[in-house]
Formats: sequence, structure tokens, C-alpha cells
Amino acid sequence: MTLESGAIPLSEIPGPFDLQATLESGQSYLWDRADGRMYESMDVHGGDAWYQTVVPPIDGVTDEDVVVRVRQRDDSVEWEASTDPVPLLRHLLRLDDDLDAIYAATPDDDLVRAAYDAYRGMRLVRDPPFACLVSFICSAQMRVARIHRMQMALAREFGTRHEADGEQFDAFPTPAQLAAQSEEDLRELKLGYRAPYVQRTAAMVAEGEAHPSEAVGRDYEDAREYLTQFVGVGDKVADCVLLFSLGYLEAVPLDTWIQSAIADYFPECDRSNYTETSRAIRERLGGEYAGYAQTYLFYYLRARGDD
DNA sequence: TATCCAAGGTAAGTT
DNA sequence: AACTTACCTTGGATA
Repeated sequence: MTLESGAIPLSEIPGPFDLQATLESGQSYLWDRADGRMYESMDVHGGDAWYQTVVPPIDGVTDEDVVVRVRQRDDSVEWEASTDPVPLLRHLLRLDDDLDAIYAATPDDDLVRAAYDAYRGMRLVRDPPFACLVSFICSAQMRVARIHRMQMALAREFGTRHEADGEQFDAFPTPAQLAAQSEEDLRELKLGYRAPYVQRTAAMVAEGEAHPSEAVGRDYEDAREYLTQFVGVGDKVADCVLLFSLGYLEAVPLDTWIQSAIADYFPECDRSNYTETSRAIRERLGGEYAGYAQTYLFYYLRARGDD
């Protein structure tokens, strides 16, 4: 297999774009830096680093695995891929989102504005649903770098290996490939107590019992409820899948960082349980695009070591 | 060098 | 329905 190459002019993207902030902010754990320095540096737009992944078939966009890598230059996003990846990249990196309109739709607030300014150009991602679901099941009580390491290990050990231009690219395992592994196999990859959660959830999807994509089309809170049927998925992980894969931009995952932000900066939003606190902070962050504000705050507070 | 602790939480058991 | 507790593993902090 050989890779074609091309570029998307930045002028064709509405609003700013920052590839590194988009891919190293802890939304997606499915891309890897070709230079092996994921999460290690804070270059402008990722410097000249290539980021690569293998994308599974996506309804209405692609019908086979696509090997793709991208890097950001001054005036464009360069790509190398097994087939024309432009529609796919627009989908995965939400290149059609009008960021300035989204920033403008957020209620004015010093902290949110500081986060928007710090990472201007960061976009939400639209990860493949099954891989996103597994990624965030693995995220429980884990550091960002280790969640990423786990997903890379799952692809290396259990996914389909593609070869292009003499290099290897490992696809994230399909539900069937993952369901075929034992809890023990997964524990060997250091998933710890998450191993049975991943195994059982993969089996549910592989057997057709449920699929994360089936949450789409439901009202936001119903969609979240649907996702919690998967083993290892509570409200927080469900919100992550809704926001980072299924396009529910109003979802605000209440992780440890946003919880402390609520305590320190939005105490009036602190309610008795997840559902009520979620409603309050979602309203406070402007509703429709509240998840954008959440993701900027998460990255900003975590990078600042604000504990 | 040894020990402690928290990391993008969830499930299961109690009250 | 609200509140506790156990759970794998590891890198960084503290002694």
C-alpha cells in the first residue's frame, strides 16, 4: 500500500485551527505522534509533528479502514493517506465548526475567556464511536498519557495491522476482535480493573445487544442514559462519548477538573447529584456549545496544574 | 531506597 | 435515593 498526499488550505477552515491542542488535549486517545513525543511538548500547533491513526469505516463517509496522517504548516494542513481523507478529516476534526461563532455564543466569563485565548483553534473531535467508548472506559482513575498508551497497546496487540510505505499502522480492534480476548489478556496490557468492563462491553457490541451509535437521535439526557447500559460506563464516561464522538456539543463531562472548577469558580452550579449539577453548569456555559467550554477548561486547568 | 498517593470513575453493597 | 468502599497499576512526591 502506498500513501497519497495533499493539503487542506487553512483558508478553507472557518475560524482558527490548532492541531496539537485538538489531538493532545485529552479528548481523543486514538492518534499517535510519529515522533513518539505525544504529551511531551507544547509547540505552536504541534510544530511540524505528524499525527497518525487508522480510521474504521464510518457510515456515509468511508467504507474501509483509512490510514491517515496529518501535520499543520503555516497555511495548510498537510496529509498523507491511503485514500483521499479530506471529507474524513473534516468529520474527525470538526473542521466545519465555525469556532468564532462558538466562542461568541459562550457567556462572558474571565476563566472561560482565558482558556479560549490560551488554546485558540482547538476543536472538538468526532472519534469513531466504539473506540471512543473503550477509550473512556479505560480513562477511569487514569492519567492522560496512560490512557493513550492503553489504546495504542490494544491496537498493537489485537487490531488489524496495515502496511503502507514500509511502515506499520495498527487499527483499533473491532468489537469482535476485542470481545475475543479474555479478561486476563486485557489485564496483561495493564488495564487493571477496567479489563472486565472493556471485555464485557465489547461483547455487548459484538453480539449486537447494543451499539454506542444507537444513542444518536435521542434527546441529550436520554442518549446519556442509553450509554450507561454498557459495563464500566457511568454518567461521566457517557458524557465523554456523547461529546467526543456523537456530536452532542452540549454535553459537559463532570470530571475531577471540572468538578474543582465548579467548586472554585461556579459554586452556584454545585447541586446534590450528577444530573442536576450537569444541568446547572451546562446552562452556565451557554447550553448548546457548553461542551466546547468544558473541553477548553479541562485542558487549561490541567495544563496550569490548578489544584 | 522505601512508602505513599492520586490519576478525565464505576459497580456493588449499606443505610 | 444517598452514601461507602473496593478496585489495578504506575509515575511522581515525600520521607
